[in-house]
Amino acid sequence: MSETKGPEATTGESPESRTAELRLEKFLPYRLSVLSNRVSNAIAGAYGAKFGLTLPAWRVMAILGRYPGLSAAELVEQTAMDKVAISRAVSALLKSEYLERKEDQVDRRRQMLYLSESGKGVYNRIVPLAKRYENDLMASLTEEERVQLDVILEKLMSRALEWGMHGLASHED
Amino acid sequence: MSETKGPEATTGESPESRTAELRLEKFLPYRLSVLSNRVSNAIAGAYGAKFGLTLPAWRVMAILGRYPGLSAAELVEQTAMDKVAISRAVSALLKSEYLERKEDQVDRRRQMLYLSESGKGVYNRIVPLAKRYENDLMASLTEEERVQLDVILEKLMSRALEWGMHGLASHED
DNA sequence: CCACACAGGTTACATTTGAAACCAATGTTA
DNA sequence: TAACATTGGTTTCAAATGTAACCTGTGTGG
Repeated sequence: MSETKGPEATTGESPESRTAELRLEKFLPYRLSVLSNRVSNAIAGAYGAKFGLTLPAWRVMAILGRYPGLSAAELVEQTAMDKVAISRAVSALLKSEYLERKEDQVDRRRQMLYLSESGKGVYNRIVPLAKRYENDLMASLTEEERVQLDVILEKLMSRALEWGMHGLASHED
Repeated sequence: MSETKGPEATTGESPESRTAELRLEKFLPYRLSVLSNRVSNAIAGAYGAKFGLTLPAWRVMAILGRYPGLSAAELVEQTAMDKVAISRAVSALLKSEYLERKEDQVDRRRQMLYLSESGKGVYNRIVPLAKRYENDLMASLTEEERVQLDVILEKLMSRALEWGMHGLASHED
């Protein structure tokens, strides 16, 4: 079959010999990273060009479009982005008038965030664009595969999440 | 069927009403990005701490471990990283003596790259580490799902690749 | 009421990253 | 063999990102 030519093909060395081997093209973390970058860049390029939005800014809008009135801290939870990224995205969006904020009267540190009218306008135009990209990707899969993918991503995600909490059990060699 | 509560659940507005809606948590590009970042950061952290390698540097080593003698340009093809990233990774690795380079006598612009002895040492210790992470992730999937994932990633990747070439057919609204 | 620890956000600084200009060396055309 | 386009690779500069320090404003213990 289409075995990509590898070192051992010419040396005859077995894959489990003393020498470690890694096929990057089949290495999951690598594949995820490449795929994710390609996809994100393509989409970010599209609305970046049209609306002058950065990817983090767009994410903030995406969340606020569905959950108006969230605070920055809550955005952090929802988006898995960090404090600073959110803060910067928000202040950019305030400057471009896509967002408005209201102080929470009971806790004066807290700022509630909303899409402005023009923000909603942009939101309503980007969402379909974003969906077109996603649909186009998904169109390359069968209905079955789309379901499988959902399940798989969920599992991988929750596994990876656990690393964040207690690292990978190390063999300490 | 486990519809996560969304705005329309409370408003009774239909998903296909005038107002666009996007569920970020289910939006493929977003999920890929979050998963990929978590995974990459976890792993990069691990060997970054132990061997002082950046992620791009590690990728370069990963490739050269299997395909010694490649040039920077060829690394670009293999890794989907760009010229500059490769150039920097390589010069860092030369400085830390994990890499050696030989001028190609027939084309004197071209540099052939090899892992040094100590580079090979590092490589041989990182590969198992990397594999442990991957295995740990994969362990959360059934054997079937692993196969499915492989197929799906391949499809998504080739779709995304086409965007790079002739963009997404735009409706120009 | 006065410390003190803590949560929400922002700012400052250092690093990383990417785009474009750049410097060879090579190939090509005439 | 003189021009010119091309390719391998590096450098430069600006923008994006992450970390840690920092300023509020809130809660809590004494």
